[in-house]
Amino acid sequence: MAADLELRRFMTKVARMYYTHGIRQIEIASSLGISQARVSRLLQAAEQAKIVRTIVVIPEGLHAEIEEDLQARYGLSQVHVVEALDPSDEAGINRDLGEAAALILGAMQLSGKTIGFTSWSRSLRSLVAALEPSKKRSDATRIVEMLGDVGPPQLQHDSTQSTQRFADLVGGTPLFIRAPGVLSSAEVRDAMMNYDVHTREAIAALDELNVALVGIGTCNIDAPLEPGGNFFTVEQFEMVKSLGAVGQINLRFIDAEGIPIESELDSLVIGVTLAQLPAHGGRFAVAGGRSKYEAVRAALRGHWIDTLVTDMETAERLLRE
Amino acid sequence: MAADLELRRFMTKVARMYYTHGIRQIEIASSLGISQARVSRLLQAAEQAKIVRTIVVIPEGLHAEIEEDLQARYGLSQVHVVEALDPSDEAGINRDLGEAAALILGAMQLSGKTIGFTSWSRSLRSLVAALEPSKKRSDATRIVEMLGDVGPPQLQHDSTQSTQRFADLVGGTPLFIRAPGVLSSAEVRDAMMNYDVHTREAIAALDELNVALVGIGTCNIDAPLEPGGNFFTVEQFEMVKSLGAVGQINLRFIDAEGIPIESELDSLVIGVTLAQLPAHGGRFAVAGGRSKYEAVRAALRGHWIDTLVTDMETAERLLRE
DNA sequence: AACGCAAGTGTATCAAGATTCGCCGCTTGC
DNA sequence: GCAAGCGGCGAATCTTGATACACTTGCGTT
Repeated sequence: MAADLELRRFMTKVARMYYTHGIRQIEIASSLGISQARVSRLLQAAEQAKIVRTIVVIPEGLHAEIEEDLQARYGLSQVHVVEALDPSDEAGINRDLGEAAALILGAMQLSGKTIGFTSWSRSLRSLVAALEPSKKRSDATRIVEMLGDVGPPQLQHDSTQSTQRFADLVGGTPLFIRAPGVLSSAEVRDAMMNYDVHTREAIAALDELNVALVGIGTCNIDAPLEPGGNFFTVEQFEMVKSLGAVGQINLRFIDAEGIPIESELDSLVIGVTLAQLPAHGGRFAVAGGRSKYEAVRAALRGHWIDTLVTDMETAERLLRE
Repeated sequence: MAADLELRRFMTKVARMYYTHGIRQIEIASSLGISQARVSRLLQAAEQAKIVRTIVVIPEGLHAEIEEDLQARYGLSQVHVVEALDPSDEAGINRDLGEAAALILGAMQLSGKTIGFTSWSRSLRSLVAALEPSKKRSDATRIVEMLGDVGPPQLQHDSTQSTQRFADLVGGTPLFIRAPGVLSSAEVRDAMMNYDVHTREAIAALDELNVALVGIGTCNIDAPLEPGGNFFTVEQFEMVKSLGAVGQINLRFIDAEGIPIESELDSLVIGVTLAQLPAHGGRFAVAGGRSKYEAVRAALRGHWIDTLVTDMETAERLLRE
């Protein structure tokens, strides 16, 4: 314990000498009476311990032109385009997008706001993974889950943790929806919505969202949204597709023009409705990759999004097609 | 211009590959069809261009014990102790303190506040140098100079720039005091205070400070406070010293117990008075080094400070003596 | 008490990255 | 139109930092 603290001090000292003052490892070593190897190891440890952080800032307006074009075309208030290393590697894209989004979010004023979040989106989970802690705590800040549980129990745990971590990092209080995201009937859903105090609180907060980090999804079943008792069946997906659905925002389906598709599926979902999304400037989406293109375009056309973080390829297609 | 943008994109791309994805320089080189040397140079350039930032975070509570002791002893609300590399190198200490203070300030909620600032303090100028831009703009945030000009014209330019830069970085509007800091008589001072519109505005804002980044100084003349028409003379310094002065806060003198020393010098200064300092939690000082010890202790005893960033040696002496 | 094991350190060595040097292509001035 | 100058690039080289290996030390076990 005390040794641990001493070690942290030492790491910090060495890290400051190396990074801040630019002193060579050998010089640090000799001035502290240790070996160069130890200095190297201490620096590694310091990096591990997050004492040293190396971040790559994406300069404002790097892709100014394409971003402005997108803003103009879809009436967005903010667009960020990230260059993906490999446009076909969806997992990689999500990591990159999450990281970029984390930086942007870090610069946003969130304290005191009610923030809708859903950890059923891979890119949003990447965002949480990349987010850096901010010291600004505020109990008035609320992080509300916008969708009930979906998928196997293991994932549910991940999800809860993700929300919790997100709340910790932005310094707010999490409100969980402790109920399945999709139920077998409207009656069961209504019962579940009122079952748990915390869930009721969260659901109530959905009417007061200031910012929503929405997940945009396709109409195909893919991880982590795997088939299960608390998710739509293949048949249900086929049904909404036949009604014209090309994507969904937190499991609310929309067609290619972004117009909501009303169906009985709506009444099976415990989660935010499109009408509940915050009014303006607070609809934040992180989505990219080839598979999501149709869904993203639909979401933009329907103006369900006003701040978008996406990859270069998607951005270009959104302008071209 | 366009080439510059392209270069920045390229630097960002390479930087992301290297730092974020951890790819070796040679691999980056071959995958982009350039030489390893160029990758190295691009990375250097990216660092230069602040696209890559490596920061050493001083972990919370590294020196928890000593900080808590200081808090308790002097009724401070926040203390940060920084380990100085060389306790006798005052310039180095100031850089270190400035850097630490910049990190702390970066985590503070400043938007909408009226912030008093003075660039006649070396440590505060170091702070500005180390501060990183925050995107959070707010026109309601005001940065007010707390002291008129002091020293030769060259320094005055630096000072203005420092204030301007500080305002830019925290996203606020600067209010300058365009008048000498010290005048030859009370009459001249009163005339100067009303001479310029901007100055009047700034002076008025001093009554509404939410946060003050105060400068703590000794009673000796040293750079940048060199003798000049707009500064106290050696005789004046000797005079207040004979009245018991051991230090000054923005040129307001205090004795060893922190009690203000009233003298005719007060009426010669254009700047914030001790009474105008914000009520609680907003008196932020960055000061350390052997020479300033007496002054810091006096400031603490008088409770003119409630948030302190200082060096280890000073911290220890403050507890010991 | 002796042994075995794990954690941590230093030495020597190896790999990675920085730098030097010379080449090439472009601009600029005569 | 040509030579001089300049800037940027890559190959080779050198420096710096990472790592493998061996050794010590401290602690728990037999």
